[in-house]
Amino acid sequence: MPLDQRKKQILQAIVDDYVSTAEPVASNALIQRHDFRVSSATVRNEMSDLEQMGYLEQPHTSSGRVPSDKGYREYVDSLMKVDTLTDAEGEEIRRRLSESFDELAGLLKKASSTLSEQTGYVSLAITPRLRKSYLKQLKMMMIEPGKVLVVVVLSAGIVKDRLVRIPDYLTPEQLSRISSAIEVGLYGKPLEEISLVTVASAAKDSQLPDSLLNQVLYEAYTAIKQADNLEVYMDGTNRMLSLPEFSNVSKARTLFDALAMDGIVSGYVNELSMENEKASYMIRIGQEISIGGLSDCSFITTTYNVGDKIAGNIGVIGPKRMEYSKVISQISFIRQVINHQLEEIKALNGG
Amino acid sequence: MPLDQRKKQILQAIVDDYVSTAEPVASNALIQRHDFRVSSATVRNEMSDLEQMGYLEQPHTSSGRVPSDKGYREYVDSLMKVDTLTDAEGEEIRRRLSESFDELAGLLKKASSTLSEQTGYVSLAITPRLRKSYLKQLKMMMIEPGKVLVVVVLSAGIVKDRLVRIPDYLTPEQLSRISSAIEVGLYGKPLEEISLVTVASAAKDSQLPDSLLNQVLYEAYTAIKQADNLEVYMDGTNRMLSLPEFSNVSKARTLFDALAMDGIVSGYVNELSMENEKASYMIRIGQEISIGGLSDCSFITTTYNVGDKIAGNIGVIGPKRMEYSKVISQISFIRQVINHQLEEIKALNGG
DNA sequence: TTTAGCACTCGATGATTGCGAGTGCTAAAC
DNA sequence: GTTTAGCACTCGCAATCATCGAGTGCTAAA
Repeated sequence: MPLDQRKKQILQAIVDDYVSTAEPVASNALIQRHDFRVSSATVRNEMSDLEQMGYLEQPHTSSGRVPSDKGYREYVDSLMKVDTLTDAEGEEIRRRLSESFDELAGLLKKASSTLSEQTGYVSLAITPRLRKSYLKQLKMMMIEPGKVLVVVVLSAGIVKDRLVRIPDYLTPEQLSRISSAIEVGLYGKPLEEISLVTVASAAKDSQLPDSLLNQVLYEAYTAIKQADNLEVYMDGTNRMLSLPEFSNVSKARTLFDALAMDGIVSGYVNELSMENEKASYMIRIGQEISIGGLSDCSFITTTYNVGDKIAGNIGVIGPKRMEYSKVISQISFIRQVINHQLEEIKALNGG
Repeated sequence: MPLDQRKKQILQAIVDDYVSTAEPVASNALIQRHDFRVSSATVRNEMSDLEQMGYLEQPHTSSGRVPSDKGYREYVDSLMKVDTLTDAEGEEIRRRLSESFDELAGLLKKASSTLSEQTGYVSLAITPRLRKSYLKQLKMMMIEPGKVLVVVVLSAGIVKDRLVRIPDYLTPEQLSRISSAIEVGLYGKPLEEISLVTVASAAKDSQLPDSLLNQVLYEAYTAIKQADNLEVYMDGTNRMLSLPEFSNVSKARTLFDALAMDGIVSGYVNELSMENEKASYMIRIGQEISIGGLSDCSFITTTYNVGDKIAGNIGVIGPKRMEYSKVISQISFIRQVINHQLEEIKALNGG
């Protein structure tokens, strides 16, 4: 049995009300706040149907109804009204993100904090997946004998570096021969195709004895590989402590522990975005989220882009009772601004 | 009126008991757990005195007593028994900290997480104050026209870098003339004495026209200055959610907000360590801590050293009802291990 | 100075009650 | 057939009350 028009209206109204009040929604309250042209008794019948169909839940007999995961799903898929930012809100976001303008990490941090402040929920910004980007430069700069700063420059203008230790009899000249051999050999090769073996074979061209090479190769390799590490900027976790959902500390602790598990959330969001490459945003609700401790939450995530290959994610984690349409409009807007800024950074970098 | 022997004993016992139970301590419970050779009535009289003198508080008539800030202060200053780590505990700590061995940031992160796990409270590790250390090297590496990686090497082997943008008509040669002029001019000068003016006058020696110089100076200056930024690694905040002290979320939120205020806690700890240079550890209890939101907590901090000039801090934040002596022994031990590791890093660096 | 004894305090617990918000059902109205 | 007024019923919640007992403070005797 599909939902008829009136059921949809009622479900929508219930979700809207529950989102703003956090209290189970009663038939009477509904007809007062929205002007359905029917009585509370009719609404009650409809609500009872909706419960049977799995869209609503009743915390206990004689209480109002609360949306189930399925109810929220229906709501976000086809019921909610899309929200649009006011000009002022948009301007504010643009202003804040234009401050930190020439550095990826700074931009993402700012994006994350803005997103959290605007929505009032937990925000997330994840650095791009760089597997598809390629090595443009590899420099090894000797700080002092035995200590080298390896600088990796990737396409899309991303620069990462790493301080490593090598045998201290290597001279700067030998080092620079090695690094330029690797650079030449790997130029244009996507990170995902770079392995210890490819690095080694590239380094062969330096014409240095293996005994010298081997000591450096591994460090060069890990420096390159680490450029692909995802970094996560999470913001606003404390806000969750003010939500009635988490008014009991043990629930809060479960949530916080889950959020603090480094890599779990970002890995999940990452997967999500790979599975939904063409979607403009992704929503996961409650039990749909396969991370222990987050089943009382919803995710809204989206993907930002540098060119057509490089992509990272931003997202919001909030209670299931989230202001979905507002968050969607905010996150979409921020995504646009990030894309724009990144294009600009790229243009500045010549490429 | 000074505390006589028995009062001290009783106060000590009360703190010990309260630390482990988190419940107000009653006279009867006291004489059962500890064998004072007196009756509960006597203890009651003593407790009443101790309350009068400000060492104890009574949540309400007819409940047991709880230590006041003054009570804890007396306890840590002269009553508690010092705890020593078991060999196994020490070994475990040493093992964990020896894993990440050649990089300051990694060592401090590991130290922080170890400290939190061992104590069960919130831990803190702060990078060293580098004002007294001096510039050893300044390199500017052109990534591509207009984009430069500024690498700052300080005495004590600390390396920091920063990606900056400069006018794109500057050539690598000009850049390297500027950076080596600055390097030569500032070599050996402590960071605290470096200003935009000193940088500019050092750069003069590059013999390049001011019009070129000015564009780069500021970036060089900020790169150098930023090397002095304190970074903070905090761990285990979630553990606080399991303490009865913070079983109500609004208290927890206040605490978490305070902890998240970037720089507040680290600044406080920093100040503390400057004021108590020769102390082997510092304790601040409740109201003694002048940070809003942390007045239900205690701090135990200590200072680690690289040589005799460079020093940073590690610390523990817990409830006032903290296991002081245990934490002190743990933090002291970890401090020693850090010092040792840092000496080793320095030796490796030939510094 | 210590302590046994006892009255007193007060939070915590649990039972009881009433209230009221909310439902589901029925039967009448549309 | 659908809607709705009416009403009985459910159940959480808050208030009230009594009880219990852990704990104190005080007094008077040891």
